[in-house]
Amino acid sequence: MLSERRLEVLRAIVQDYVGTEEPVGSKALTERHRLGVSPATVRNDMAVLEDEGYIAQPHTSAGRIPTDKGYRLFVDRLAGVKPLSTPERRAIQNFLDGAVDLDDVVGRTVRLLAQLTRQVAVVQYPSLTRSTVRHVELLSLAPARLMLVLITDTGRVEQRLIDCQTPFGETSLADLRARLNSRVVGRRFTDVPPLVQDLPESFEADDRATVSTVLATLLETLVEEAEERLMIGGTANLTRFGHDFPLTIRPVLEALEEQVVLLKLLGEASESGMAVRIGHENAYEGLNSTSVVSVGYGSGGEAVAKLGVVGPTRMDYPGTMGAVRAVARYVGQILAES
Amino acid sequence: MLSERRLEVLRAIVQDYVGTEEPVGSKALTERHRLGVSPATVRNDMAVLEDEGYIAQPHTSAGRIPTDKGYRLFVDRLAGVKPLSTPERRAIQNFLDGAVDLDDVVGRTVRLLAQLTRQVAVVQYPSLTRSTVRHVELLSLAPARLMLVLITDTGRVEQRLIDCQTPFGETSLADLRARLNSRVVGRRFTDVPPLVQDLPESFEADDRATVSTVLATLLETLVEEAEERLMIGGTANLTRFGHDFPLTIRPVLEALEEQVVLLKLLGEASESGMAVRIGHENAYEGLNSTSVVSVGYGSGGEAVAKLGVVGPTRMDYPGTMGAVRAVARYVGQILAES
DNA sequence: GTTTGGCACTCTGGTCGTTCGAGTGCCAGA
DNA sequence: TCTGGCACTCGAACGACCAGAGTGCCAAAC
Repeated sequence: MLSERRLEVLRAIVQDYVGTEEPVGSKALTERHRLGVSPATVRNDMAVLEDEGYIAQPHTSAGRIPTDKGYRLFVDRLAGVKPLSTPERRAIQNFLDGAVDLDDVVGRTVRLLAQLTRQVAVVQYPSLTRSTVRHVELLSLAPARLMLVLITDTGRVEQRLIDCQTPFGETSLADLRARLNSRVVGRRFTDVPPLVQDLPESFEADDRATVSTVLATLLETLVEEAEERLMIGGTANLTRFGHDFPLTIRPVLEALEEQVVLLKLLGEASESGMAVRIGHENAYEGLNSTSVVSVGYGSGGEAVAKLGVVGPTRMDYPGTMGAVRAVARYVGQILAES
Repeated sequence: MLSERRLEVLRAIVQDYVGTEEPVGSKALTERHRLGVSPATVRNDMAVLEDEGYIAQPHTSAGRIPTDKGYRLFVDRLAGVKPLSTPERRAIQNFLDGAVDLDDVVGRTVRLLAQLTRQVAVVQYPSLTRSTVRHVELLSLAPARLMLVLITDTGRVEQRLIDCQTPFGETSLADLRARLNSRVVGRRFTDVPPLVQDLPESFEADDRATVSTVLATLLETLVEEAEERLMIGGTANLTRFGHDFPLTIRPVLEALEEQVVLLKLLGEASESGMAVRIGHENAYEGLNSTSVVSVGYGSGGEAVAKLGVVGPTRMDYPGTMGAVRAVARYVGQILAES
């Protein structure tokens, strides 16, 4: 177990390193923080911290920098979440309030988050599987061609084309549309399948095949579109990464283009709490020198999607976590209102 | 007027510089290209080319590099468009053929273009103003709340919520829907306004206000959504930019996040022909050391949107232009089929 | 036992010169 | 008009050197 003072030393190291981006030595530490002990003592503490793997030195006779393990301890035990200032909060609210539709909400959120944290922001669109149905629409585009439109409570719209074997009359169409809506409107997507299972039976034999096709398409949409969309922004902040650019930045840019990777990253955020993945804790290799702070957001009490930021492990964790949490809350509010 | 040989020298310089990324000297030139003259002669030619502003030397006693003006001449008079190889063409076709919907088409196109050119790819979604209407749908979500859904021939879907002052009956709704569709389906978006202008008059007094609101929303959507969407990809290729990273790359990343800037860039592409903007020819300052190659693409003979790539001025113009043109063609085909 | 001051040691980073080589410009001759 | 030759320039690479920051360890003090 590390003594109180050693933890204090670790905290000081993290803070200084995050601020200066340079290895921090014992003397500088005692000067910038009121630790109440001499550099020599700090040196001893640092030696212990290094033995335990919390800090490391890039080379002999350089200061120390925190390791992933050190950041982890810092985040878990030494740092709180720094709440935003009132002006910041007001700015968030004002900015998000101007949004006109879902795309706009997500777009603004991404920009906001990027600006606030000065890092790369990632925002997932509200997921279909967790939302509820606001409306299902069926259109007849051609005699044997239908379009299915799905509208969610979060404002998302998905459409599918359906080719049916036999023409489908306008009356049947209206009928199906009405029945479909009466059964599924207001329901969560995951609850839909059993609710529509028996629908084909109530139609005439001629139409049954088409109805089945429509239902199949609907269910398919629910599943397939669980493949989520997301938006990223603030990539220009990657240039503040460090000195050793190309090598660090390239894999990150690559990762950011891989939706799958990003979704996995965000996916590790727990439903309500905030998740922080530091350096090697990220499964994806290219993100070994980055940390991901993510959290779920939702319109009600429940998370419908996630958002977060990706930045260097050397980041201001309390501030970042504060911003991420605050933004998530406000977005949730906005979604609930609309 | 520059002699034939001097043009040849310029071409050689451009080619070598693009290949090696290093200033090219007279000796190296004569060795790598069969110019049939001695280095001394080439030196004289280079002096002239420099006087005319086509090439420059970073510092005395270094080789020459092409200036923007030099690239311009190269593109205009010295280089053709390099057609893709047959395997490449086949790969494009195969890759694009797998697309399932519009998002997928655009997404695949962006990835393809980025991979082919090894640069940053930008693809604009088929523009609303140039597409035609496939269907207009009106849904009643609540007594005084409607949703307008617009479906284009390119598969794009736009939706708007409408709050109306007075409830709107189902029959009126069906009526409006029918009339609206009979008038605008198959029409180009730009042609729509005059076609629906007189619609309110044919409705009962009670409904007229709502009908007007709906039409206003429709027209508004047409205009507002002319604000186009686009997708970018291949940003990781920015790391291949040059040696002087952070400074060059940062403004580019910033520009890429500004949809407006990007749209303007693409916008300079003429309808059918390819546009190449070199270095300072780009209005946006941050892109002063990049070139943009763009071209329109469309489903019929007509361009519905644009796509292109952004890369260092030091790029392989013939190859890039070839790839951009080829991809645009295939995307056009795909859109026409679906 | 912990803390402290002192001291020797070890690195890295920056600053100079120096050298090396590529490339140029110019000139006189073919 | 082209060519070969030559002197000149300048950046990149190399090595030496120094200064500064930081460490580890030890013996003394608290």
